Amino acid sequence: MEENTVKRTLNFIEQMVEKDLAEGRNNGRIQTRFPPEPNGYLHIGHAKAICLDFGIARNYGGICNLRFDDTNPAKEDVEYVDSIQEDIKWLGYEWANIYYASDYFQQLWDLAVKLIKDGKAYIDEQSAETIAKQKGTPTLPGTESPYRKRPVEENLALFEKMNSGEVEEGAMVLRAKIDMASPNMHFRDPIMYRVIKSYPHHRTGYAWKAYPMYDYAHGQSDYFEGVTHSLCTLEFEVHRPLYDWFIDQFADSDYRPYQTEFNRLNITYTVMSKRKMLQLVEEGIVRGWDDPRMPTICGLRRRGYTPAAIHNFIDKIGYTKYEGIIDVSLLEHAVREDLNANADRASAVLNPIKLILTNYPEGQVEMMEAVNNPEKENCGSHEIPFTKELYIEADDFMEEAPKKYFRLTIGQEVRLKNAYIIKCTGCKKDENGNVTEVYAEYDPQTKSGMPESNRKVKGTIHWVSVEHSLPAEVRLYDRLFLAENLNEEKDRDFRELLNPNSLVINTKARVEPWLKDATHLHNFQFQRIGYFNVDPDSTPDKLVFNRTVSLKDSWAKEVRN
RNA sequence: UGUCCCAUGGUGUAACGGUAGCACUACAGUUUUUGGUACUGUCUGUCUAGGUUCGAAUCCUGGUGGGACAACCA
Repeated sequence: MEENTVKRTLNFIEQMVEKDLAEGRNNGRIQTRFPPEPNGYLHIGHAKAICLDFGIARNYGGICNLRFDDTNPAKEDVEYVDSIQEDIKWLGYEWANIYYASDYFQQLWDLAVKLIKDGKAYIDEQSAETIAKQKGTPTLPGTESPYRKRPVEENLALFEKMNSGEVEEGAMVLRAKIDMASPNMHFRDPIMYRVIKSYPHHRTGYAWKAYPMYDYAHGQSDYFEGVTHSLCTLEFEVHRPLYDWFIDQFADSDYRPYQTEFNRLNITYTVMSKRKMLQLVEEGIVRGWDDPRMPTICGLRRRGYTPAAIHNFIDKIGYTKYEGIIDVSLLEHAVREDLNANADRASAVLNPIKLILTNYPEGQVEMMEAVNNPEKENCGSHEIPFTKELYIEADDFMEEAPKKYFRLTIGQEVRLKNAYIIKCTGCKKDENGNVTEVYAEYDPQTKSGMPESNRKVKGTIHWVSVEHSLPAEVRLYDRLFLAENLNEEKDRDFRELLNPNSLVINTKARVEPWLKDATHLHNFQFQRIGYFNVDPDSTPDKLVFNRTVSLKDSWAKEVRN
């Protein structure tokens, strides 16, 4: 055997970390953080950031903390705090510590006071519109606020009032005094604090009325915690100079955090915007954040995706400095790769038609052995009852078959998976010409394992016993979105692009009795149909299966032939 | 008439001055108790024009193209 040393090339962030380690930056310490705002559920895009933040810490002997960036009570909720923790754990990561930006409100306040005393921040009483107007545009410099030269003592007094409740929302803000003519818009006296009184903070209630803004709070939070590598997505690139500016104002040691940006995940046919996902949930277009059509972690989980599959996917896509759009087929491939290796095989007939073996003894039941997973060693097997009357897929029989049809047709032989070779003798039709029953004769010498069973037949089909099989509901999920790239559809209502067939519920399905005992974390491959898991709402009396992903191309090819 | 970031097959990435490689997709073929899986093969790429160099995807310059920035969001 050859040595199994698949050396993955390091991404640019890993290279940077190794360089920092070699040069002893920040005393060779590695510390990252995953900093979600608790204003929605985590989705597959967050998984990319999570794998990076936690992965870097894990691989380089550092630590990664979970920090909730909860500086805007108007949008945040404990529901999200809980789900975020659950999803990170499900992905297989543990944070060293759990922090909240709201834990730093006092420290941030004190530093803001220091900045005011240094003459580097002032209270502006203009309206939001006026301030926006004075900011200028990316190509035109801004103009200075008339309040910019307000005396320090007055600034301090007003800052206190901002937090005491005496000041109405929108009446005043604290701004850093930097440069209204800077080519970087973020340097044009950025807002550090605003007043929010009408929403309680999910942790501090109404204790604070003045809340810090992201640009001020984020870098300082990193600094307070000792973060060495502050990894975020590309859209924060232009914020980095400001991040550094704030650090420069307060850093009092050799240590400092550094921000590095990487590309956000985009997937074809998939919406990754929290705002749009919230809309889908609130308007009842989906059944909730964990609807299996959602790209949320919990939606993917409910659909039967495994953590291994998601890691598999993240490993394939890479981290770069430019935006791209990943083909959803890469995600589906990553899932199939894991499921093919680990999911048990089971028999289910989605669209049943009766097959009667005319020469099989009435009332006889044979237990046929089915290997749980032919791709996996020592995974065991189970038995499926075989009888005279079976259900097969309606699609698996054709009275007049085209040349490349490999399944059941009159006069031809086919194998019943795990059982006998049969020869089709005829069928019965109703007054409309629809086939209602198919007849065949079985060859007793061809049971799986018998010497005669090696005979070549053109196809193999799956089946379940009429008497023993169980009714089940099968939910076939498809892509929710049709647009190739929703970013290009900004001005259009994205709901127009929803795929109306994204969920097809099939209640005719019949499954083998073994599946009654299936736990809902279990994944199955239904023969030639796809990978399924048991829906959490499933009960022993009502079996419900969700399709994780279909088998590669099988139906499409069939249609072509 | 700005600042910052970026540009490798259809898609996603690697090559760190020395043979443009990998994966996905698509299309063929082999194996197969499902047309799945596995394996093999084929197609397709360094945005452009200069420069430096024995040698450039890589370094430099100019174009072109894309993205981010004008929330009291993060």
